[in-house]
Amino acid sequence: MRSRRIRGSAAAMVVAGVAFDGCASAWARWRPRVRRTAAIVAARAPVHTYGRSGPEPPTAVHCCSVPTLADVARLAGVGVGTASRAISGKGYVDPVTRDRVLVAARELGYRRNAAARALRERRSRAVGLLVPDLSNEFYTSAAEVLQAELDAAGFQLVVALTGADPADERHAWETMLDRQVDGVVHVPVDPAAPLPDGPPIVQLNRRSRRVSVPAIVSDDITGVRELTEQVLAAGHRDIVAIAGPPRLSTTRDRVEGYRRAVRKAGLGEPADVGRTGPDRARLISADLTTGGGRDAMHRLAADPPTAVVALSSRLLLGALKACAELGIPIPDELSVVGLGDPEWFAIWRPSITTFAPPLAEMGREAGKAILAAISADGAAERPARPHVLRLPGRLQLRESIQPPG
Amino acid sequence: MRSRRIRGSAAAMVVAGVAFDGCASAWARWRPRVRRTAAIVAARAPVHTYGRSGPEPPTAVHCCSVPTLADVARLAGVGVGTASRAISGKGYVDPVTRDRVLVAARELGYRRNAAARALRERRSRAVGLLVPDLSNEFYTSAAEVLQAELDAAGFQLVVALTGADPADERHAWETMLDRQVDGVVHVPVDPAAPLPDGPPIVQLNRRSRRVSVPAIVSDDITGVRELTEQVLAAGHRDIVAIAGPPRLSTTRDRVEGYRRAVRKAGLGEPADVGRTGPDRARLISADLTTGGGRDAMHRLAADPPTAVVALSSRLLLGALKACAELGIPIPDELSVVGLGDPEWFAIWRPSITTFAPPLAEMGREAGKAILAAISADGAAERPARPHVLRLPGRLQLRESIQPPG
DNA sequence: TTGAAAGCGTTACCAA
DNA sequence: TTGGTAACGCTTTCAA
Repeated sequence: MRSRRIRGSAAAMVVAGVAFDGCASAWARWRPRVRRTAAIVAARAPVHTYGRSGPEPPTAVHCCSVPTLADVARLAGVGVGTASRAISGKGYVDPVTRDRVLVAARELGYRRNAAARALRERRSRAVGLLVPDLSNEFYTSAAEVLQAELDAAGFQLVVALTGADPADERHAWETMLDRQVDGVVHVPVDPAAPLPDGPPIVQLNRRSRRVSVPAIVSDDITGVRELTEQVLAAGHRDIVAIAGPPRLSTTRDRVEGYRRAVRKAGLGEPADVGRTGPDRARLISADLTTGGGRDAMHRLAADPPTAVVALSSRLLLGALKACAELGIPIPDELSVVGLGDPEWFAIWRPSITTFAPPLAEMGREAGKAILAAISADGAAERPARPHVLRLPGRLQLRESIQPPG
Repeated sequence: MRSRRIRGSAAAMVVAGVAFDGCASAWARWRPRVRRTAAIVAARAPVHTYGRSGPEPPTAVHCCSVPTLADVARLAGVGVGTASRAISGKGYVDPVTRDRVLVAARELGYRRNAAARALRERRSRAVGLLVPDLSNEFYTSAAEVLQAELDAAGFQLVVALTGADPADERHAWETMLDRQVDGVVHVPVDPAAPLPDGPPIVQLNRRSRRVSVPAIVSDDITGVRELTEQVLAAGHRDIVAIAGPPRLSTTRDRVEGYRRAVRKAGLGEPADVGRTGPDRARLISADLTTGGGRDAMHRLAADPPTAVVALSSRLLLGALKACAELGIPIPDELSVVGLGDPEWFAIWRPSITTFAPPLAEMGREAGKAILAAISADGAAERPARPHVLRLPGRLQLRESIQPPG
């Protein structure tokens, strides 16, 4: 029903800008969308002698609108089935025929319609990424690699932001499910929220509680332990960790690493800020924001430690801000270490000793994992014991640690 | 042809984990994809007396796989057309009937299939975002708002990375065109590259040359002019701007702002670094990277100015690094101002005076623009004179400027 | 090796 | 107001 015309003209030509009158048909009127640039192509047919009997294939196909497989098939003088096989590369097709189809496709500027393919194949070749925001280097560094990984496999990345609010997160899930993505890479905001049934899910960086989906996380336990050990090795016996909200798995891992280090060093269990005494490892919880870190540091000012372990880059930024406000020189009066490694950490004076999670590898592994889950499909069910992949990060030893006093 | 069964059971139940044998049919076999979680729902029909004659609607619909509109229609006891109208909300449908459909849809957990809709409506309700990378706060800040804007309009954001390489950029375009996105928000990498015919395009931050697509950019001309005026007002008469590659429109705008300020101040035309003399405004071009800024600063060390205008946050970072290496105290010996406003600018000592482009508004306007272009469709052609929307940014006056000497 | 045809789930037309 | 039906463009049988 779509309007196509055979023209005798041999040269390929492209006329841009206006809809071509001859193309008006019942279906052109159906949704009267005038293409911004009507691709009007008259193409010479390849100079073959065709093995098939029947009418000669057209020497030109004139086609408004976006060319379809049928257009290609007509130009190549084959059936749509053959054209499909030639282009997708699966199924038998004579090499000569295939070439003819491929030439025709190129000539018309044919592109397979993703929606039709998705409908027919029951897979969208799209993967959703659910992240709280894009202003966090944690997510974007990983997302960048994830996108590359997916792209290489022919999948596309659809991004939805979950914000800080569980309602936003639910909404983001809705849009993903509506879009029928084949899989979702998920950075949970609310670790207590249930995960929807539907496409395979891989969690990134953080993980939900009581849910059996694979997760790709940084080995913060080891990382923060080693980071804290650096602080302790410099001789500090009065230290504080500023951590995020305990409901996040990342916070728990980081605190656990801190705990292991201070226990081994004989500072006992990390305890709340109130604690006093010569040897002590304290712990303070804050919002994962600059303001949170700043407030925490200000609270500490009354009874300052000799070293601070800020368990996120934003917390560190806030702590540094507070130190500037309070006139506390770093590292002379206070040693400071961080987590994450934004570019400015290395340039800061003093440069910041930190544990850098392997964000790129996390993105890459998340990509591999979700692709594996997608191709496994129903075959590999959500395992009873979810696989948590802990990737080792890197300690960046710089100048922000000095011995106390 | 799809397998659905009527069951007498009244209670809604969901059986998870295994494919339900009774669901095996020709089409279940067709693509033997065992759903990870088969949603098996037996739902009580709403307790209405139906106004229609004919057979009573089923009291339950048993359906494997994802429920379709036909399932909903069957459960509600209406035709698919009616169900479609009820759910989409367009077209006539009796309120009572509509409620029945809606209840049935909820009961089954129905979701409209995006692929089918896209195929039928010839629009994917997806917008592509083509950016060089995601590690740049410029793009991500804008992308975040853009996503929100699109989401509110029922569109989804598909991200592709163009990298730094024109080949990557072409590939990214391919994936977008394949996916048949309804529009593209584009940050050009290669301003000389032609834009593909196809969906409407809005450029963000930078614009291509000789191409008539609308662009949303920061008013860097004004911003950098005012920024430079601040430097000049402090008494500096020997200043240098470190700019990016001249092929980028952003570089040209920023340099233009610099030029206007220095001309008005009687420093003449900005000239290359070689220039000597007491009153001079020099200009140096660098890669838009930390390394580029660092190298530029090192080159300046032989004949240092009293103030540096770094025309990107990365260039500034590099310049700061070089100053640390060279032992140049800021702002005492060298005033430094920047462009962009990553979080650490305000915390740095001295805090960085800078021109902050309106990234959020740019994202929002890009969203509005692409949505407008999409709904206008063919109606509003690419205008002969492309509309460039220059949004004013904000000058952040901080501590990094001191009078010279 | 090929072509014809069914069908993916939806929307929109049209006749009732 | 409603239901039936014909596409949308593609993949995959199935018979030739």
